[in-house]
Amino acid sequence: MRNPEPNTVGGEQREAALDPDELIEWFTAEGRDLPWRGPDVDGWGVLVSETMLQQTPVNRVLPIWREWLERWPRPSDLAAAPQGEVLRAWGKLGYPRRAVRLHEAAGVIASEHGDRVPSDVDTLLALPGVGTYTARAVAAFAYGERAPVVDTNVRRVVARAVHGAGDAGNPSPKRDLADVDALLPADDHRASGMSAALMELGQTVCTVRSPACESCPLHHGCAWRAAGKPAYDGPPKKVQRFAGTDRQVRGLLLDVLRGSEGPVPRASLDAVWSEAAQRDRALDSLLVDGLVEQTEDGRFGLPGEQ
DNA sequence: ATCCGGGGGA
DNA sequence: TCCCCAGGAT
Repeated sequence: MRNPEPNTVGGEQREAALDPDELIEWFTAEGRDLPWRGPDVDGWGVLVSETMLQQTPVNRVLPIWREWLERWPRPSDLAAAPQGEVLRAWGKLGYPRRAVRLHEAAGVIASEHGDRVPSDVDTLLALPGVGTYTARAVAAFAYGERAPVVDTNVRRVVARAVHGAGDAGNPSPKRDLADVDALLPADDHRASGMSAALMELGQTVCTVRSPACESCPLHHGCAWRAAGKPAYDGPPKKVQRFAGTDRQVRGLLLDVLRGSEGPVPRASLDAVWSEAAQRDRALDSLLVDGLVEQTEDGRFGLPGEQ
């Protein structure tokens, strides 16, 4: 039941309404067989995967996710682990505050939710480290609920296929949610399937640099393609520098502590960055964030390690 | 609006 | 080099 001319009405451009079944069918056939999509993965496995995947490519998450789920199969298992062990197991995934927050969330889930990850979006949002995206991703992917899941990929797919734009502009959570909500079918099962399909499409086909339109299940249902694939014309995207920033220094300091058996003297940290002022600032911020602790004799280590 | 890791592809 | 990557908290 498709509109024969989905993108035009009376010769004028119109917004495309994506066909859920077309997307779901494509996802069923072509979606990657990622481990956190397995039938025996529960809400905990999904929450761990979604947290690790924040700003982090799939290939780097895969081995760490497997290790975590084997080692800490339930929230209470992670909650019982020392912070330092959690940070070591996080390795170099980046943004280690995610690990601290996930550790905290595991404690809340264990003590207040019967060791079961909640399925309700508002309850999920109350957990540390769980925001607009992750709450809905867990509800949709772990529990099959209808929830608009909007990540950078979905924003791009919708901007192109629905609005005919080259890419999405700056994020606007309320508008983005309403935008995607309007695309989802009414029933939970198909809505969650469409959410998964939209993300997969953006990751594997409708990519930033080289979209594979010839492999796209939407073919004639894409407003961007119909409009001749116009270039992105929105506001310039922010580019965050990394080299020379406090983030780099924090990473170097933490890497020393991950690689040591226990706390290290100040000199071991001083060796990784020559500029003292920035080094001190980075170390202070790590202490504030609870990623590093100082022992009574003045050495530094991961939290919970004497 | 900024900060928060780290790696890999073009 | 530049830019991107399943974002969240402040």
